[in-house]
Amino acid sequence: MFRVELEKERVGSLATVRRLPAYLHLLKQLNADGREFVSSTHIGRDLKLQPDQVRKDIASTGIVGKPKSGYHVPALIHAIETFLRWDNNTDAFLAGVGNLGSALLGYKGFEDYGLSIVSAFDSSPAKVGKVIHGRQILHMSKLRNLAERMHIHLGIIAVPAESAQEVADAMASAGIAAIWNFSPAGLNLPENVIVENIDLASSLAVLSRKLAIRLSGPAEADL
Amino acid sequence: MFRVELEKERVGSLATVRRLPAYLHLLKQLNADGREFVSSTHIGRDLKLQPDQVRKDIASTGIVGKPKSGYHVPALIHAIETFLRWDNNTDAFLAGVGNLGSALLGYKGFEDYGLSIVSAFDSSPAKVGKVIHGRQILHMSKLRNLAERMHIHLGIIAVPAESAQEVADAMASAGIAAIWNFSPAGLNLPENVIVENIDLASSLAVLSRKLAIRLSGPAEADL
DNA sequence: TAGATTGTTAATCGATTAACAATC
DNA sequence: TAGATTGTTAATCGATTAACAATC
Repeated sequence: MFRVELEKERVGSLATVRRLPAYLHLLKQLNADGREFVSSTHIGRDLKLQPDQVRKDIASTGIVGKPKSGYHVPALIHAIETFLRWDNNTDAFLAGVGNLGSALLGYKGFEDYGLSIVSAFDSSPAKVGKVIHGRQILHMSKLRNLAERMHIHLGIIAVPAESAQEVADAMASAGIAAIWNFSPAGLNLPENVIVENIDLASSLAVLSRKLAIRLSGPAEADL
Repeated sequence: MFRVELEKERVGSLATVRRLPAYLHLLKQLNADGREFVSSTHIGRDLKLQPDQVRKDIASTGIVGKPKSGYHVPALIHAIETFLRWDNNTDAFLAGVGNLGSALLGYKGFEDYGLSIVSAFDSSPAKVGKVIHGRQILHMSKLRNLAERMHIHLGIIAVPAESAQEVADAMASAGIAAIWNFSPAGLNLPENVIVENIDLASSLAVLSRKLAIRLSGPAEADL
């Protein structure tokens, strides 16, 4: 029971983790400009965050700053990359090369996050064998075995909602530890499989709701 | 100052809004199965939520249930769709038809959310004039004028990070009220423009951090 | 030294969970 | 009536913001 607490603590606040990539991006720019130190005030101004929050976030990566001068830029970059494991490369499998899957396969930005999609799978005979963005598409039935043999830990799901669960099960049974789910389906998986959803519907819901209020709300409020 | 409070209240908790699409999806299935009433317990079991939370979320849409029988499915569907304005169609412009933009243009699921991408724009001469997923691509320079004339309120950004701010400015100056931003760039816009980001880096950061702990953490904890 | 900046502790805020009376 | 279910109020939890002493 002690171990559980330890693990929980080491995750850090998820809200903090979500902000780290923005820090990293800014810090890399500063570093490229040859800037050695940066203050929480500076970061806060650029990213529209309170300096207090910036300091807390940075503290959770283990970096300590120097009063008066601020934080050492290269050290901070290194700490964030280590914290997220973006310093080492992670190989991933992609399931589904429809519109969205193909777009992910072609996205160059993932290397900034140490992520490489090494193989892509599809169940459509029309797609298997084709080369998309430099990778030959394999049949979905090969995913399980290959993932096991190549010790893949990360799976990306970009198949239609109907087949998402099936693919997720195959990934889980192949020992894949984490799934990045771009399908609109909610996945049912064992506790020990990490799932992170890119949920377009939720995001659009927030936007739609705010827009609904903007367009109709104020008028009503004026009555 | 009273009006501000009213508006704030009417937004409802954003955490609640984010869950509504999942409710809607389930309710539509139940409705198709001919089921007339559903309890918060049933919804909670299916969506892995506490019944208490389900009741609170539903309450914020204005629907009241009947003790013993639960909530009226069609009424609840209608209430959620109205709450999000997904009952009426919303026309949107898309900027950028690279890999990701094209995928969005071809995505059929948006009609469930009352969203139609009516025109798509790009600045690359190679793409202007081409037809992608049934829409002819227009030059970016036409976006501003056309958005104004067609009274478009929603803009979707899928251009590279470098040009995202420029496109956002054009949208804002054309009177677009809300921007759905798929680019990795943080946008700087007037207070009155609503922005919702699909932030792959943040999402991957959470996944990466959890995976980092799973892979290295427990071993350390065992020392 | 004086002033800027960090790091830490306390206060606030919002959302989730728990408890329970009201209702069909 | 009895039992299931809602709706509401209170307690808990986590994250953000504020305050301020410590430090270079």
